[in-house]
Amino acid sequence: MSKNPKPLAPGKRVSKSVEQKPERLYRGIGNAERIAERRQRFVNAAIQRFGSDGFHATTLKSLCAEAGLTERYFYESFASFDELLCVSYQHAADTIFSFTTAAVGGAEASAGARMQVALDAYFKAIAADPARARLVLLEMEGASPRADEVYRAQLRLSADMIRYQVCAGLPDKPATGLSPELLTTAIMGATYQVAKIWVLSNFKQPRAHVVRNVLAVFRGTIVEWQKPAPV
Amino acid sequence: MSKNPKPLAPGKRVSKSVEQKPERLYRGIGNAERIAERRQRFVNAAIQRFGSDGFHATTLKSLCAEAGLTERYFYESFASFDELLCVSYQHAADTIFSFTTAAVGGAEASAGARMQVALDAYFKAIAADPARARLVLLEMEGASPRADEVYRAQLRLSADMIRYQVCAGLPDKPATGLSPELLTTAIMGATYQVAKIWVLSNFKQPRAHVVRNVLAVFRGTIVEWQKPAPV
DNA sequence: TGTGTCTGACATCGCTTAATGTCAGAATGA
DNA sequence: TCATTCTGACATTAAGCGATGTCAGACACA
Repeated sequence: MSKNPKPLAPGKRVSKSVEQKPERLYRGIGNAERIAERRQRFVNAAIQRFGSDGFHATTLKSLCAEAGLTERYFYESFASFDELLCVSYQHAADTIFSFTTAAVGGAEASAGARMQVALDAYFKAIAADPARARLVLLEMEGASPRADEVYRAQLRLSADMIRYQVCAGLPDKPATGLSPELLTTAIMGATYQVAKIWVLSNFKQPRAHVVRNVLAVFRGTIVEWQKPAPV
Repeated sequence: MSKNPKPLAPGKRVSKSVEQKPERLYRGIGNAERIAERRQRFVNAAIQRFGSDGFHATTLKSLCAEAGLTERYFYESFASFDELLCVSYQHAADTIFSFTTAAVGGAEASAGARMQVALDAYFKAIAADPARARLVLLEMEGASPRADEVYRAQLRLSADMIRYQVCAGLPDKPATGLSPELLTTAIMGATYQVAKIWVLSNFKQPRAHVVRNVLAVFRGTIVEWQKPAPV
C-alpha cells in the first residue's frame, strides 16, 4: 500500500511556513483559514465516503468529488491517501471518545453507574452517525500498516479509559491473580464486537437493550475480579 | 479488489470433469491426486505467507515461490487470489475450531469446566502456529469484501458454539431480559480481542494466565445472565 | 522410439489508481 | 487597468501486480 515508512506527521500542520505571508484575502477569507477549511472539508468527506462506500471502494476522485474540491488541494493538506484515512479516523474516534468521557464527566457516582452512563453515551454516539461508526469500527483494520497502527493505539486508549473508570471506584487491587489490563482489554473487545454487529445490523436492536447486555459483561467481569482468590 | 461477484465455489473441486480421464500417471501419481496435492501446497503456503508477511505484503509470485509451484498451477485450483485467501483462512480456522471442540468433546462436565477446557485448547491452538493465528485473527478483516464475509461467518459460528456449550449445562432461560445472542457475541469478542493482543505481543504472557482472565469474563457474564431480573 | 501430455520458467498483458503536472480563467490588491 | 495569486478542471505519469500466454524440455505410455 504505502512505500514510505517515514514517521507520522508530528503535529497536524502542513510543511510550508505560513508565518510571513501577507495574508492576502480571497472571498474575504485569509490564506491560512482557507487552507484549514479545505482540510476540514476533506476530513468530513472522508468520514462520509470511507464510512459509506468503505475504504477500498473510495478513490481519490470520489473523495474529492464529495469534498467539492480537486486533487491539487488534497496534497495541499495531506501527504498521501493513507494519511487522510488516519486523520479522518482519528477525528471521528476523538469525537466519539470525547462524547463518551464527557458523559461520565465529573459525575461522582459509583463505578457501576459510570459504566452505564459511559456505555449509553458510547452507543448513542455510534448510532448518531452511521458512516462515522462504520469508519471507526469496520474500515480501519487491514486498510494499511499505518491504519492498523493508529487503530490499535486507539483500542489501547479505550481500554485504558475503561480501566481508569472502573478502578477509580473500586477498593485497591484484590489479589485474585487476575490482570486488570487483560480484563479491560477483554471487555473492550466485547464492547467493540457488539458495536460492530450492531452497526452491521443497521441498529436493529434498541440501544438500551444493547447497553444492558454489554453492561452485564462489564458487571460480571468486575464481580469476578473482586472475588477472593479461589482455592 | 475482486470484480466478479460469482458465488463461492460450492465444494472444493475444480471445473473440469475429471471422471472419464484414463488417470494417466506422472511420477507414479494419478492426475486428480497431483492436482489435489498442488492445491494443498498452495493452501499451506498461503497460511505461512499471509500469516507471516501479512496479506497486503504477499504477492502471487511470493506465494508461488513458497509453494514451490508456478502461477500456471495457481489458477488450476483457484479462480483468484482472493479465493485462496478465503480457502486458506477457512482451512486454518476449521483446524483451530475442530481442535477446540474436540477438547471439550463428549466430556459431560459442568459448563464451567467445559469453558475452561475449551479456552485452554483454543489458546493452545493459537500458540501452536503463530502464522496461522495471525491469518485467522488479524489478516482477514478489510482484506476484501468476500474475506470480510467469510470472516464474519466464522465469528457467528464461534459465537454459536460458545452459546451452545454454555447453555447446554444451564437451567432454562432465565427471564433477566438479557439476550444470549448478544452476550455470547460479547464474550466471543472479548476472547478474540485478547487473542489478538496475545498474538501481537508474541505470546508474552503465559497461556494459563490469559485463559484465566478470559474465563473470568465468561464466568462473570454467565452469573449476570443467571441472576434474577433486577428491580 | 515416437507421440502426446505434463511441467516449470518466464514473458506479457491489462487495468487500476495514487500522485503530479499543466493551464486558462477568476478574484484580488494596487 | 494591470500584474499577481488563487482556483478548478483536466491530462499525464508511474508503478504495482493479478491474470494469461508461450514454449521448450521432461515424462508416460504404447
